[in-house]
Amino acid sequence: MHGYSGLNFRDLARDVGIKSASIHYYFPSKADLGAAVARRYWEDNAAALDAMSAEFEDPRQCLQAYPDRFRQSLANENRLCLSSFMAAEYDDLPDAVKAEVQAFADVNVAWLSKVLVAAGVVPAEDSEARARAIFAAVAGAQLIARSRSDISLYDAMIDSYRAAGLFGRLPPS
Amino acid sequence: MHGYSGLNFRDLARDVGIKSASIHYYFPSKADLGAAVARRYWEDNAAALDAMSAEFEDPRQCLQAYPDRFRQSLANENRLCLSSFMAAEYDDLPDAVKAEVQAFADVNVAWLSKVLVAAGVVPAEDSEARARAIFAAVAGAQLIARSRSDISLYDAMIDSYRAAGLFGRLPPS
DNA sequence: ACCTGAACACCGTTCAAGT
DNA sequence: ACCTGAACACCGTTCAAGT
Repeated sequence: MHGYSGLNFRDLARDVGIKSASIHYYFPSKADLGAAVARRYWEDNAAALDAMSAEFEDPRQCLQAYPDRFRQSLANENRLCLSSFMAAEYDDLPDAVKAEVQAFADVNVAWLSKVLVAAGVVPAEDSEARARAIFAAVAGAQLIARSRSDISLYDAMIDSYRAAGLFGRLPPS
Repeated sequence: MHGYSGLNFRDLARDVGIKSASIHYYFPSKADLGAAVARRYWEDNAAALDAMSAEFEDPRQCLQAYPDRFRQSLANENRLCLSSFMAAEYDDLPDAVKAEVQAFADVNVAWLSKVLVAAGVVPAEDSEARARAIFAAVAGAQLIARSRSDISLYDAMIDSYRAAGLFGRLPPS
């Protein structure tokens, strides 16, 4: 049950103890169901990012911790992963689902952008571009590691990003 | 027709002027069909990378040109994009298809690894990790830009990667 | 307001039957 | 060797009918 086409009215109905036709009362179409799942996902993620901002006073700690969220949904495999929604046959996704997937990206980019400026990694005018680049890189790493079922690959890629300076360069020693 | 579940026996049969049941003579299951498509894709890609190695004597030119391939399949939207296969419900993909998707990643990582060493970007022992990180980052950028149908986002993310030093740092001026 | 069974068009797959 | 029609179980969706 990891992607949009993995969503299944009849299985879901069985889990919930109801007939599949009844689900259409709450979610008229599969698009509505998928959008609701995606929305719930990015809302949870937005809350987690806010919590991180509140927990760490140093924005560099936020940057350090950011990849952990993606790592977690990699660790518990049964968890749906929005990057999945994002990728395959994105064109075929209903517009309502696309909108929620983009909201997920927007939340991440906005949060990263703010943190990058606060940490002095990039000037404000470059922060959104860098934020989007980081989001794409981390999502890509999650994807690749997922396809190998090897979380150590994820860690190695994140390390490479850091070493290359994607999250900001170390102060000269 | 961008992803695995977009593949369709009946449509394909109509395009080819045959009945859908007949396709099972050549591809017994959808897994065989999907694997054949994915294999063809990464073989073409491998040939293109070889051509790039042959065309440019300077490995830094190879690094400069590498993102162009992903940009191209972003430009002509009708083209199938293996990153799509890779992502959504990857777990649900038949093993035969998974194997071809991984071969695509392997080809890219091996090529990048060689080029990175030749260009002196990283020491040999770090080259595979960096290569995989670059591949993931570029694939992720393609994915995000694709979801926005905005190729300028792709260019901006690649620029950010370069500015951050992911492809190697500029010699001190 | 909430649920159901039955039907519909779609899908991948199988198979006996054709040439 | 290659193709076909017909059937199967699955899917999302609709709808008249139940409480």
